[in-house]
Amino acid sequence: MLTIDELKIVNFLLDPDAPKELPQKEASAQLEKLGLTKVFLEIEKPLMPVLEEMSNNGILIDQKRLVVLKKKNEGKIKELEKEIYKLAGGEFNLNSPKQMSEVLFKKLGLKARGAPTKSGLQSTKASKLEELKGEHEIIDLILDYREVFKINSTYLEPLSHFKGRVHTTFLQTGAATGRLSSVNPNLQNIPDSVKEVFLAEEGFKLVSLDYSQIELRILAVLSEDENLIEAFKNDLDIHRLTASQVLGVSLEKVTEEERRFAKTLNFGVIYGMGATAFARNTGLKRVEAEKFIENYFKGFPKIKKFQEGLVEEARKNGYIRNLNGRIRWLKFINNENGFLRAGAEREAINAPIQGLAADIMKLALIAVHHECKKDHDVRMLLTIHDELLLEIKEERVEKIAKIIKQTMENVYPMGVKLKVGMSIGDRWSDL
DNA sequence: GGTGGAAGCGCC
DNA sequence: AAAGGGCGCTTCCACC
Repeated sequence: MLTIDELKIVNFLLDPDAPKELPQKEASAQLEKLGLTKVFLEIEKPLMPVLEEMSNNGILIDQKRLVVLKKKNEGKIKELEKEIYKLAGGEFNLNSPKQMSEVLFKKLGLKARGAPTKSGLQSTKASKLEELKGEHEIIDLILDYREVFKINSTYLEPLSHFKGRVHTTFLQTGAATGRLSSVNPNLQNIPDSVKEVFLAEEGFKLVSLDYSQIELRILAVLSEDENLIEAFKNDLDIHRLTASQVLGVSLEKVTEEERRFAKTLNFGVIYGMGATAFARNTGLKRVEAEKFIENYFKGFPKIKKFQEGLVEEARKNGYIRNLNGRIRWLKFINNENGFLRAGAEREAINAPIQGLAADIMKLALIAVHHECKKDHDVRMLLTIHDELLLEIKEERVEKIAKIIKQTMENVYPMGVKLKVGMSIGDRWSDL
């Protein structure tokens, strides 16, 4: 028998976009038929009490510090508003993309690059404004305003209403790849500048344990690319190696800039990025970007094969599975609309990697919880995809953190070892 | 008064 | 035409 919550998760595993949920009996039968019983029984179900406990634990906020930060930000917002109005020659709603677009591109006569959005307006998003930086001094102020306003309205203001500890809710049915999501509030997207308001209780420390390069390690394992596997075995700087491989220069000759390109490329490959996006990101010309990507796949030939295999499998089945059998449905994988189809192909390339990383973290949460649940000196607080945040009694923190680190590293043995970074401090911003 | 899409942006 | 995966939250705005 399944509880209501369990039934929700089963239905989600069967199909996250299904309009209605299957009843108990049918859901269980489908679960078995699709080979998802293991994912449910070994991952999702045992995870439920762990998430509940993390939510109950909550994380402490420093309200005093929060108020100070908030005041400071509100001051900046007022200041920026004034200066922007002056430069714009009048007041308008700074938070309205429509009005912003009109002021910039009509009133001030800045020339927009690129096509308008669906609504017929020129986009004023940050990446577009970046391109206009030199043309008017108002641009920098708008970018600053957006940043400060966002911090205040999305983080500082809502957090200021919590007393003591903040209890998020983790959704097991939040992400199609198997990742968790966090709501009310979302504590998985706290900006660095706000992390200083989260702290450990007196006598405790905050501990962050994060999987290092987990998705690239998974890519190495799944693609069986010897270069990548070897690199991780030797604990090389993976972005430097990529640059050296792609550019055909020795490791020592790689410049910082080249390493940055390679880093973008490494992440891009996981996401199925094309030349356009890569060019946009790096400032390279499109043809240069294409060359870079072509060289990348030459240097890591198995990765290309691996990705092609995923797309092929997805086309055949209408879904892609990760190593544990978790399914990601890809409704558009055979769609005649090229845009939709390309999107589905990128999802097919990404889902097995992101989804396995998510599973590994879930298994780690279960294992760590099993180890620590009776120990009142250890509290599991948050998971931010590849990071686990805990609060541990000061006297024992070093020892316990090391044990948990080991647990995380050994929870899912693969051809490439998982590596976990560890950091200890009083505030989240120290980690 | 509530709702839902867009636009925008924070994180991994 | 656009063309990097996965999320949640705030604001504006059109609409009922």
